[in-house]
Amino acid sequence: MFSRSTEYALRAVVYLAKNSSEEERLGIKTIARNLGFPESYLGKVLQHLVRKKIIFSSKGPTGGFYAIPETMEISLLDIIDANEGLSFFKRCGLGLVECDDEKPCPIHDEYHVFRDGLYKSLSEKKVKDVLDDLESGIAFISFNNE
Amino acid sequence: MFSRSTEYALRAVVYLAKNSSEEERLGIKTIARNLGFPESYLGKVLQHLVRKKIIFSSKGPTGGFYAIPETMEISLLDIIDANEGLSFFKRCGLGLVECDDEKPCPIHDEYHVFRDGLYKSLSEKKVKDVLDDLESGIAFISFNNE
DNA sequence: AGAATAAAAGACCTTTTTGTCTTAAATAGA
DNA sequence: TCTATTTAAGACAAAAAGGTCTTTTATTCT
Repeated sequence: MFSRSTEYALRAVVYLAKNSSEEERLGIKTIARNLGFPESYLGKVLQHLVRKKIIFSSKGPTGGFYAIPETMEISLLDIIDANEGLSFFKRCGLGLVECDDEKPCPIHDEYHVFRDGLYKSLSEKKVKDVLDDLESGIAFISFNNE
Repeated sequence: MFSRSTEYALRAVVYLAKNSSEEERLGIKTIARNLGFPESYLGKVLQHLVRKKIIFSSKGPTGGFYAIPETMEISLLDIIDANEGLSFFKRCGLGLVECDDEKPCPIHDEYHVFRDGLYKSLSEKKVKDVLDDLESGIAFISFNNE
């Protein structure tokens, strides 16, 4: 549904929110190894997130990527938006250009329920909520180091 | 959400169900022109649907593609399945490999509700239902010749 | 049988996405 | 200041999806 880049971004942000801070930065090697993602490609994805100010980075020894307290307030939808935009949530389910409430396609209503419901869930679910869920054992994301 | 091939297939099947029969076959040129799809590529998509027995074809003069009465009973999900399989309806919303009811990802429940709802809608919506909706003006799909 | 016509099949090209590699820029610490 | 280290940037390569073109095969009609 979402691009691979977006999946990498979602998991990396959660990982950084959980395991990093401005004082404890994580190098790309560590992150890539623990998440099982290709190192260079993940680097690009993280650079992009830095430009969007969703995470931060610093160069040189002791440098690395890190999350800040504000990162906790970012929603999963924000992360998706930063990577591939929100066109998924605007497009017709059948790919029709001419499809709106006036001239709905044959699956318009059903699709809207799916798409808008997902949109709402993703916009309400913040990074901190995800961490809470992981912490309390309600949800799971497997990292290689656990 | 679905691949372009699948979108072409969905619209082409509906078009054929509406405008063709074993006696009134439509050539690929006509279909591609009226739907605004690239001719050769649509040809491949239709060939694939023929192999899956969702539509039919015959060669030579007077030949072409056509739907039969049974085509009306095909669901939109069947058409999607014939083109790209149903992995969309099985995959985790975040792309996690380890995600099931035992070890749900952070958006597992919300995602399931919407995805399964869409699955149900698509599996219940048959080609004939789509034609009924178009006929009665409840839904719209614009073809170039209308 | 021969010619015309239409789908079938497959080689081939283009674009997008994903992934790799090399070089440059920044920074900490000796 | 020099070196080591780490991200930034961008060229480049590989794979997948989308799209085109040519040849083959089947069929109709004369």
